[in-house]
Amino acid sequence: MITFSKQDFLKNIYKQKEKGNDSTSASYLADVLNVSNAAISDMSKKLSIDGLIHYRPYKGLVLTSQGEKEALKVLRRHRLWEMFLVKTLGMDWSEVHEEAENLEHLSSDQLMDKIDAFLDFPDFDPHGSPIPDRDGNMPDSPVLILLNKAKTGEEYKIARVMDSDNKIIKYLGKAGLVIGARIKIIDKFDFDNSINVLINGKEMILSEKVSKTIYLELLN
Amino acid sequence: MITFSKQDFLKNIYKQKEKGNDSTSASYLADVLNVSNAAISDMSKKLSIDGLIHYRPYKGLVLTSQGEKEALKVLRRHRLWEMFLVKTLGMDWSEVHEEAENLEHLSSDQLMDKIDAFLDFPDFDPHGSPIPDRDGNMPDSPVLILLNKAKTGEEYKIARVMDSDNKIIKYLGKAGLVIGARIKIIDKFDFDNSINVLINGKEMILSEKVSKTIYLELLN
DNA sequence: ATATTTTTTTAAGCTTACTTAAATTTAAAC
DNA sequence: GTTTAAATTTAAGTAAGCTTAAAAAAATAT
Ligand SMILES: [Mn+2]
Ligand SMILES: [Mn+2]
Ligand SMILES: [Mn+2]
Ligand SMILES: [Mn+2]
Repeated sequence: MITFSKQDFLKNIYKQKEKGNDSTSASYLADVLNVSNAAISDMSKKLSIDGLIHYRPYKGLVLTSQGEKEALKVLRRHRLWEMFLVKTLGMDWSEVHEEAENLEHLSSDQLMDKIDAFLDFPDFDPHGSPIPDRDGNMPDSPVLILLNKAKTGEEYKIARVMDSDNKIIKYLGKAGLVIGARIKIIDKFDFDNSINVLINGKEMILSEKVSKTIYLELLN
Repeated sequence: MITFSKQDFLKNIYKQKEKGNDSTSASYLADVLNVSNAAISDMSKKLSIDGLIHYRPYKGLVLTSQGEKEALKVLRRHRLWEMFLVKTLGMDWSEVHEEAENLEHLSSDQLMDKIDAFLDFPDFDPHGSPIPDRDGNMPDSPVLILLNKAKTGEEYKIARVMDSDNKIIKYLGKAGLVIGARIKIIDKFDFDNSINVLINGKEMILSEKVSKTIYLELLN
């Protein structure tokens, strides 16, 4: 088995790719993994030797196909655990990420397959992120856009919220900004990039920070 | 959080105590933890400094009350996970020990309390081992004796099987030697310490090795 | 084009959890 | 009560995953 550190390393490169960044910078990884840049350099060499990433000094980090396979396995475990914790044990969607961050590292494939079946093979986790199947295939998903970039007057459905501070996720839940909720863009303010939206018939202002964690699907 | 290695170390001292051994030898621990004796010496010093064990060189290892508290927490997690894997996910009782051996190390107290409640607060795990409650209190359990030391002619109920090779656990299951099964001692053979028993109306011979993994409760 | 800033790597060192080999202590055998 | 054997500790060393500080490369600004 690949170590926890390596799993988290590969996973975060994949998540960057999922977000549209073909390669990941060392400093970004240092930041999300909470380690020094030197540690990233170090680990990059090791993972390169393991054949899990393509590494050219001073260039961004890219997964090999084997590295991507590993990353997808970690992501599958993470997202299935989150779904299980919310659906079966009734934990709040703001609490499960941290727990899954640990559980993702050492549950067997057989266990995950059992949980997958128990949950009736969900396509998305409680935050709207796609769950790879046991072969590493992602479910089809609609095109999403950041709330940040949504158009005034249009109506959308909340499709996904990004991993972030669980205080933000908790705040979203309380504000009714949950997966599937309808949201209409009323106005956008240039001066601070905040957005005025309509949720459940209620108007509210969302800060730039908040609007950057929400992904939408256009209705109609 | 205490490291995996330390958790396993403390847990195994506790399990020895549970078995009636007031103190645990270094060589025994080296054996069950699959590390060298030198590693045990090393770790003993560290745990002593941590205040988790009483350590006098060349003497057996004994948990401090804080060490016992830690051990009970690990055991609670281990046994609740086993119960969950069997009862909820339908895994075989011979498969769950290994999985629990990992899961026991990093699931939060809140998560374990949720699982405990979901399972309706079980007192014993699938192998008949007692599950400590969230305060570290063990459930009341009847006096048990090793099948090895059971009396000819008496009838018993299988109450617990010890952690051991999962091939043995699998074998026990197939032979009907499950928790709660009635068993009658027909004959004991001195020459190889095997035992002739009656299970589900079927006679069978159990080897010494097998009979040493089974604990019984006397009926009537 | 050069200077400055930012990013990344290299170098040296630390802690944890191990290892093997040698020394020591304790227990057992005669 | 010696001698011998077994258990345990000490000593020296390794790999993983980090750290800080210094050096080098790449990007940005003037
Ligand atoms: Mn998550
Ligand atoms: Mn993680
Ligand atoms: Mn077990
Ligand atoms: Mn364990």
